[in-house]
Amino acid sequence: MKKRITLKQIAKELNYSISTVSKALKNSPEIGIDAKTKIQAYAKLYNYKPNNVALSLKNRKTKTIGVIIPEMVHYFFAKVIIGIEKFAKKKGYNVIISLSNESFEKEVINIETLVDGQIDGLIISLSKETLLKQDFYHINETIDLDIPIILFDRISSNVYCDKVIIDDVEGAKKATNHLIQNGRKSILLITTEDYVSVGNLRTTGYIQALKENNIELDTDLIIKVEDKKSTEEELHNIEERINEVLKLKSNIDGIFAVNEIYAASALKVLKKNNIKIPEEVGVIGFTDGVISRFSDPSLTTVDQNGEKIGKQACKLLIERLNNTNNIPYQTKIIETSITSRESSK
Amino acid sequence: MKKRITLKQIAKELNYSISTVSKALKNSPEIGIDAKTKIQAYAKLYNYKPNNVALSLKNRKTKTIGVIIPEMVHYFFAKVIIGIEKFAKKKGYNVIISLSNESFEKEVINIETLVDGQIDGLIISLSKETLLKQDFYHINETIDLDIPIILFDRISSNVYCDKVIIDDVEGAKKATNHLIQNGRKSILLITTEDYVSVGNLRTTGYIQALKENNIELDTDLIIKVEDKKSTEEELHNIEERINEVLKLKSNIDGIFAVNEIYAASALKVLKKNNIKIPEEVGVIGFTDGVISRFSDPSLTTVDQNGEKIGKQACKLLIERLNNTNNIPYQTKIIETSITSRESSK
DNA sequence: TTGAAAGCGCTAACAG
DNA sequence: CTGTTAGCGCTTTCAA
Repeated sequence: MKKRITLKQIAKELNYSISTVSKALKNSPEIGIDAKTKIQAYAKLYNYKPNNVALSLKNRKTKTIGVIIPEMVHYFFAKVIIGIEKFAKKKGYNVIISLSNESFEKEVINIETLVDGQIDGLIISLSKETLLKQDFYHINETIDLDIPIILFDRISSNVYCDKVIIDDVEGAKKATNHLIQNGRKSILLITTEDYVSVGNLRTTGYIQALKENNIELDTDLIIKVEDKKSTEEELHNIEERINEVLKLKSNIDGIFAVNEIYAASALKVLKKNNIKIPEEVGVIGFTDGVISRFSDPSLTTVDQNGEKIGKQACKLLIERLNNTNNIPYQTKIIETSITSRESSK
Repeated sequence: MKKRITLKQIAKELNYSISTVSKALKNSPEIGIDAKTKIQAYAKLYNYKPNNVALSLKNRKTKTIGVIIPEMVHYFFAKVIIGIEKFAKKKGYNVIISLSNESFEKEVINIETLVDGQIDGLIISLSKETLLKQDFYHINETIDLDIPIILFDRISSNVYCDKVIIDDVEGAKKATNHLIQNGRKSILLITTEDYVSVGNLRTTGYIQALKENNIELDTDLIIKVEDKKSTEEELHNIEERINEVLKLKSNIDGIFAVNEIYAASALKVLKKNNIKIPEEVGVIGFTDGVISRFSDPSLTTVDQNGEKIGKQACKLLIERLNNTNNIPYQTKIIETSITSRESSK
């Protein structure tokens, strides 16, 4: 093993002081030309690289951004991260990612480990468990420590910081309207329990769209899924419930699912029951992911523009990082758009 | 903003020396009971948390593991990370993830930023570009610095370290045999260019299976895809090529694709040509991902057991971290298994 | 133009 | 039982 060379060693070897070496390596005008060349040559030869830990201990700056997301399998999060990475790279920041696995405890641990020393700022999408507990102490404490946090997608109004979201209500409205404009009248909503903010908001959008189109709300047409983790077992559960409602309400002619897993499940149940898509039932999902693209029929979806979200979040963060004076907190809303595919006509 | 309290401040406030405070907080038996209680109470009151940067500067230990993967959208990588996370958590390690985006340069930068200070060891799946360039200086240099690296899935024999792989040749053989046992004789292989080690090995497995079953190899039945990134455009390209071969060779009755994107593309082309799956053509993919599960027909696949790979990699890493004496490098091979679904009968 | 010294927050050997 | 001191690698002020 070849230990990394330090300033001290260079200094000793070349008979300069540590500070001279340090300055020479930073090309400080204080240092004489030959000292500089000699030191720089030696450093290059031995492949000197400053020890970042020591640097952060001094500067409290790491030029890296931490991202905490609930899980990796969602295409949406992948997209967001691509957006973050692109922007960060342009600005000379590095990105590291941590997973909360939808767990409150893991989220707390992740923040703790990242916060001291590893990162300058954080971009977070809250875990379901955190949303359920409504405990944001770890977030607020971090902000208090002057580590900027940007929340995206899964946010809470009980945290004061910059946020990037899509207009979930509007997106859900668009989706529902899309089905209504296709002549659908009896639209099944597959959503999450209310504590998941996005589920909640999308439900609101659905209800608003119905109201605006003078369609009476039938609460039997709303399936609220308790989704802590999307395990094989739970998937099966969801399908069961969709199946039941489908049996109960034979006049259903549209389905709006608040994510693509639910939408895909709906597709599956529909096909199993030999119901023609989109002729008999039109289906629309939320989140433009791999499943939607590759499903058969391919799924019409509300595209969340994950990459834009990531870019915006990263931009807000870096702005805040460069402005120690207090800019007021902002909430940016990213437009959604409908990606029309085979599952709706 | 509320700055984090330090040992120094506690010491001053309570009129002890810094080292006494340090020891008291670690419950050292050296320290008197009342000093201890007083200090601990004060620390708790002011929510003292040790500064990890300072700690790593001393110990050169961070208790965190870095993972570098080429991209996030692959379900396989997500699975591996789940495996890593689970095992790491059990052992008291934290995990941070970085993306290379299949880029050599990004991989180098990621390693550099992680290596100093952020992590104790690294688990990496090499980027395609790195594999193409065959430049492993950054990896070898890191190992030289005594930062253990475990390579998984996308590895190279030019790097000496622990590795975790599946038996790609064997897996591909299983897949091909699966089709042959279904009575297929003319099997199309959709694979990558040879520099991607996994593609290469799977091609070998395919060829071996044919040989063992006395089926003559027809190189026209092999499509090698140049896949740097799986963009929308490239996907289209792949479909085109499959389509051409299908036209050219009308007797094709089986398709083996070395990943699920290719398999899904094959499905799509087949359906477009009104070819019945699995009656006329059986299809099998590699990697048990979301697409395979949700496609129609659902895809039979070779399951790579990503979670097991992750667990094994993490185990090897932590073992090495705890054993400064040199254990010889190992290469662990994880079993594959066929997950039978609708696309093959 | 160069260097000594202090300090970032913490640990640990050693002294008292 | 408690404190002094040196040191991890680096930057920066101040003095020479």
